[in-house]
Amino acid sequence: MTERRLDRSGGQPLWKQLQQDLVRRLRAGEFDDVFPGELALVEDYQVSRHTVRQALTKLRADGLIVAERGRQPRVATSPEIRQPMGALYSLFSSVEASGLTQHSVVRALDIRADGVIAARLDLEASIPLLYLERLRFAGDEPLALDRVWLPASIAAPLLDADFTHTSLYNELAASTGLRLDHGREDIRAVVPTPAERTLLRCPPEAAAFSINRQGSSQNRPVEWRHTLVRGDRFALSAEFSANTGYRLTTGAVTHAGA
Amino acid sequence: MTERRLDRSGGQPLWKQLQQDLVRRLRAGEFDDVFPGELALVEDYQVSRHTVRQALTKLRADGLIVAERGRQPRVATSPEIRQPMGALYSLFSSVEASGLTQHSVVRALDIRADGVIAARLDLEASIPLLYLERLRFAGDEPLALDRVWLPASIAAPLLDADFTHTSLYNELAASTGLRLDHGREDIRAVVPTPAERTLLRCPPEAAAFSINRQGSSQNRPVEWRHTLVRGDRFALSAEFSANTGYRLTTGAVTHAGA
DNA sequence: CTAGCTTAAATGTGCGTACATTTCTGCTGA
DNA sequence: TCAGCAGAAATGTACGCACATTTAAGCTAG
Repeated sequence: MTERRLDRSGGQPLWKQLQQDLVRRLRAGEFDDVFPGELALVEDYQVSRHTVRQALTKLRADGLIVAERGRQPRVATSPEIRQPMGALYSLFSSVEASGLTQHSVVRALDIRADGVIAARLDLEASIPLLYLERLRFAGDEPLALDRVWLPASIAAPLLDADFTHTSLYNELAASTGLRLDHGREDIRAVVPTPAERTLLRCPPEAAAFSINRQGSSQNRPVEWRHTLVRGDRFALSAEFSANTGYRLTTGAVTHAGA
Repeated sequence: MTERRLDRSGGQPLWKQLQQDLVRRLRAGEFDDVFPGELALVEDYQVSRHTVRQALTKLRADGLIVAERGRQPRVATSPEIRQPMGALYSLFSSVEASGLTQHSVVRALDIRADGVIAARLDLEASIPLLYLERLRFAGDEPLALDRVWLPASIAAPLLDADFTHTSLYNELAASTGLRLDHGREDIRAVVPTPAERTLLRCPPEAAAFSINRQGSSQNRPVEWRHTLVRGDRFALSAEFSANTGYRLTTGAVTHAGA
């Protein structure tokens, strides 16, 4: 290993310089295969192990690396797992957690233009969009009516996908490599129209969640979604504390029967 | 200070035992005036300063204490500012942000017993509870019906409070020093009953949010709340990203008129 | 060639020291 | 009486060492 130098004039603490340099090298992909051990860093940077550990402690607190006793630290791989977050994800993951099987009936999958939606995606009105409309089931009962618009220039490969069992995000990541990293949701309480009520087989006096979502990937809007979720069977659950902030736990499933 | 002993048999690391003991004493209110310095802890627990700092580092990471150079550590006071979080807070703060004035009509404020609610607060069925029922207005229009139960042993001083303009949390903090630091919410979409509809002056075909909340302070449940919010004028807004997670931004107010 | 053991290596814990930097306290002098 | 300064005290940074505990590698024996 080449000998790396830190500024010892006292401008910034050594461990902080070391931490920042490690973050830089990590983001540059330098440690994709192996992360150097503490003693190796001691040699490279010519600082004490105490200082190295101080820097690594910070990196672990930020979730960038994981370390175990006797084993070399490794670059953390977790953060990409929890990407499709939000209220919708919370609701649908709760179905899985409750043991009910999920499947979808694709009611439409085509390419069309829609000026209103395109405007919400910051696109020209005439730009073609891939439109996917699904009726989502939890067990044998309808759960939600889900409608998604994506720019056709990105999502065209999805025209041939089978959406009866896989999720849109999985398909999107698989065929285009795209992953949502940002989004906004608007959650409203509404009374479904008679047509929607029939489609969802709602009981007469049931309300519903109307969720609008705009999803982005790397600062580019790529998804506009509207989902209507039956309110008689599903609820949003959230937990908050001074430390962890506000987190959706998992959408509660009220007893499916009756 | 009395000499405190830690288990040195190796069951748990010393710094972890120290950290846990400090958390315990902190929650017991032992450090409300001053938090002991590092050297004092070294004396008390008979461990090295390194070990003390390891424990304090964890406490700082959890936001329980704050420390500055040359100054004794102090119990953190910041997290309580943003405490009344959650969907309810989001909704009501949005009203303020929109410029509408808020006020409440107190429909009930008394002490009663309720076995069902008491059970949800982990209390005996016969324990008296302070009950507060308010109709909350945004501008001249009703916004929500809010019902709160608190253990009378804690909240009795609130019997004389004026809730037409101040918030419950402010009153609670002012007269008892109690602040919520943890909570759970369940958010449902419902159709209000005719009585509720009349009370809230809902239009005929409007849905509502039904929010149940259980609030805790220092691991003790102190609040059960049920709030019914008009769904025709208010929505929940949330934003999420890979870095910051899921955060309620501010409940959107759809144009009040019409 | 493989199972099992031994050894080496890496991180975790804990102690000690020294000095820097900042804050607070108390004293001194005008 | 008050301003300013010097010293004490506290935390921050940085170095060193020793040993415990766990993992991984290597070696030996069957």
